Amino acid sequence: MRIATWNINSITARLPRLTQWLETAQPDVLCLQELKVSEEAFPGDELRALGYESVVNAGGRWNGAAVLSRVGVEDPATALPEAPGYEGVVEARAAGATCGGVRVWSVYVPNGREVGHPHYEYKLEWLAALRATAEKSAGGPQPFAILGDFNIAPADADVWDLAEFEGATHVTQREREALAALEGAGLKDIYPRPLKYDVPFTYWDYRQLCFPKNRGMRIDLVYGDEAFGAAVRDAYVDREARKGKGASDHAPVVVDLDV
DNA sequence: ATGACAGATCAAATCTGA
Repeated sequence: MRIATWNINSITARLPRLTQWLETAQPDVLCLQELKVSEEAFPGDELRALGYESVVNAGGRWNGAAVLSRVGVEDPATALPEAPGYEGVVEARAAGATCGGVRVWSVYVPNGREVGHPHYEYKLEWLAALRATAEKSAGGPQPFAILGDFNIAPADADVWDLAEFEGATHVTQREREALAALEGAGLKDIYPRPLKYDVPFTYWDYRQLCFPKNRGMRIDLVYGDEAFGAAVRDAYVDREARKGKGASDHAPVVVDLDV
C-alpha cells in the first residue's frame, strides 16, 4: 500500500496538478492539507472519477484537511477530538479515516506565526490534543499514523540555514517537545529519503529562488506507530512535484507499506 | 533542469503562509 501526504496550497488552484500526480504516483491513500476550499466547492466528483473516496474537513478560505482513499473508508472523522479553537473558532485542520486496515490522520498543525503570539500557544495546545488522539489509537495491531504539515522542523538539520530561524517558530524547543510527546505516545518519525541533496526537505518558499537553491525545510512529517513502522518498505519526498509553474510550495511525502 | 511569491477574498488591498 502506498500512503502519501501533501500540503497542496489550494485544491482548487492545484486540481490539474493533483489529478496528474494521482495518476502517475498512484497512491492508495493521500492526506491533503491547505485545501483552501469550501465544503461545497470540494472537487469530490473529479476525485471519485479517479477512484478516490474523500473524507473532507473544509474551512473555506483557509486551512482544510482531507483523506483520499481508493482502498475504502471506515470510521471517517472530520474533526480532531478536543481540538482547541482560535479566537473562538475551531478550524478545519484534521481529517481521519481507516483505509485498507490502516488508521490515518491528515493534519494541518497551526503555524504559530511568532514565538509569544497567541497563535503560538494555540499551536502547542493543538499539538497536545493531537497527542491525546495518538495515545488512544497508537500501539494496537492496526497500523496507525499521523501524516501532514506539522509546521515544525524536528531537528536543526531540517532547515536549510539555522541562523535564518533564530528566534522564529518551527524550530523552538517547545514545538519540538510537542513532537517528542508524540514519540512518547508510541509514534516514530518515518524519515524519508531525499531524491536529491542530503536532507529530505518538503517545503521551499516561493520567493527568492528557494527551490532551485534548495533553501527548504522538512516540516511535512509522517508519525507512525510500531505496527505502521514495521510495515514501511520505503519513504521518500517527491520533489519532482515541486517543480515548474503552478506547483504547491510543498512536495508530497510518499510511504510504501507492506500491507 | 530550477527561476525571482501565491492564493482567496464582495474586486483592491489585505491577510496568511513559514
